Amino acid sequence: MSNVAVNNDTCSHGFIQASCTNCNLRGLCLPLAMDIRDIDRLNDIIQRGRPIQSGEHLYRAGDKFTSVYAVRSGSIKTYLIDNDGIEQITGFYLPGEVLGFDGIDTDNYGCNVVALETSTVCEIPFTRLEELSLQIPRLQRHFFQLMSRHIQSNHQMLLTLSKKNAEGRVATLLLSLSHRYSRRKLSPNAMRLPMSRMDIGNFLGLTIETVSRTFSRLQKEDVISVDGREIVINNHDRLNEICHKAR
Amino acid sequence: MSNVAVNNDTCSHGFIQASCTNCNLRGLCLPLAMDIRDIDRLNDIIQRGRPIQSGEHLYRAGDKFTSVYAVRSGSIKTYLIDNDGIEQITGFYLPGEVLGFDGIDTDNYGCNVVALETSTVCEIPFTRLEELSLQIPRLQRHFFQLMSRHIQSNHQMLLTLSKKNAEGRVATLLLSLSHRYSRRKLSPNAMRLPMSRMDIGNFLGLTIETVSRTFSRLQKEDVISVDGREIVINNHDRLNEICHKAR
DNA sequence: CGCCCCATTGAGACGGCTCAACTTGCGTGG
DNA sequence: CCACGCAAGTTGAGCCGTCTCAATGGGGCG
Repeated sequence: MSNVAVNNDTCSHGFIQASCTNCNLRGLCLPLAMDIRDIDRLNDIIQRGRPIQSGEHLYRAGDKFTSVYAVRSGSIKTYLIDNDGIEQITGFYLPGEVLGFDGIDTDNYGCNVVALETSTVCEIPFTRLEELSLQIPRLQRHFFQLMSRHIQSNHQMLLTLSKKNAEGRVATLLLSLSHRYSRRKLSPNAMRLPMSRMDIGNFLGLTIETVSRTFSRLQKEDVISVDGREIVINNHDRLNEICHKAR
Repeated sequence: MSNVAVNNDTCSHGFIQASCTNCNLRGLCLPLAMDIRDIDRLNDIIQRGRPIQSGEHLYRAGDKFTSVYAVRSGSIKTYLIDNDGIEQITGFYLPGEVLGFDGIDTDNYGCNVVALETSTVCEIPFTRLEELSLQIPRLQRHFFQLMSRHIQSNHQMLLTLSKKNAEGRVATLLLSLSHRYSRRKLSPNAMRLPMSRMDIGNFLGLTIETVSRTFSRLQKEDVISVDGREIVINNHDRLNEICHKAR
């Protein structure tokens, strides 16, 4: 059994989460129609470690692949480093989202993973997940689906980088975050960005200056309100239009 | 059993390929260490249809997801169409490469798929593949790996689009194709591009004019030789340098 | 032959980058 | 408590790479 603490009730604050069964993120990282007995079997292989501090790495590119991780609280970014030291952020991960799939192929992780703030994760050892997937078809399907979703969202990101101007890219990111917050029953219109302007620029293929100017312009046009990392979306429809507009 | 023709020997021309067992692409789309009996079981669920003509769609975004496909001969592109009609090519697929994974999540294909030239594919019905994967752990692992590889190569593509200038993007594509040709024991330095300048530009987030100018410049610098779609790489190392250089 | 599509090349426009100055918030230490 | 340094963000001015628009060349096919 996993290394859980005695008290199971601090769930909503995210530090200790004894079981998938009563986790309010279950609808995101597990199949909806999963049998309760099967959830228990999955729960038994999941390990829950100490929190990761802001800036601390969960693992690095090249490390031996052992597990995939579901974010339980906080937020996390993944990034590549090219031969020449060029860094590219490949994704931001919020609670309920699963990362690490890029390590399966070569048996080494492909990305570096670092916490954007104090975060906790559920570690799912992959060989045990594979074994369990052979016994629970619904689970096999689920992980195929999660990976498929990654591929789809990467494709969307290719389109964003390839075809949209600065405004469109920023709008796309804001709407993506908004959507992911609202999936967790949080406000889709008011949020605190977990990442810096630098991270946003790196992710979107823009400089921090351009990101900053774009925020300012969107604010001037009353589409959003910006106060540092606090963002309020004032005009969701308009933001959507901006996002669906080529460069 | 699948709809194979009588004659099994036209293999190298790609039209009829009766069995995975004697397919020279097996090393690419199937696990290397797969038992011959298991290969036969997989072979039994694979369907091989008539060739797809250049410009013909294999399926379209939104179609019901039924199968993944391995390219047997020819070449194929996948592309998205945004709400506003913006098209983004998300990948080129050469013989031995597998596509369609983006449809698993929603049970509808996410991409449009069209042949760049007369091509043949092996259709692998997904529900039967899932069943077989439950019985053959090596196969389950293999498809996790294939999807993982997709995710990794998408990440590389994000870096390319986000951080490289026109030269770097074109160089990256050429080296990717070169690498994939050489995996099939074809020359890594001489190739015929299966796609138009338009396709290249769309894929790389550039206009056809910029692609054309970039080819011309690389030719003037003796890095490559260009004759329409015929490309010769004269200086592999230099191309590699160009590819690893930010904008 | 002539049409059409694809590719190439040139000239000018523009969006985002570079460089630089300045502001703000926060932690540290005198 | 304020002075200070530092990191993050904002804003401005000028530059550069890629896009846009346009003209021309070349190959395949009816």
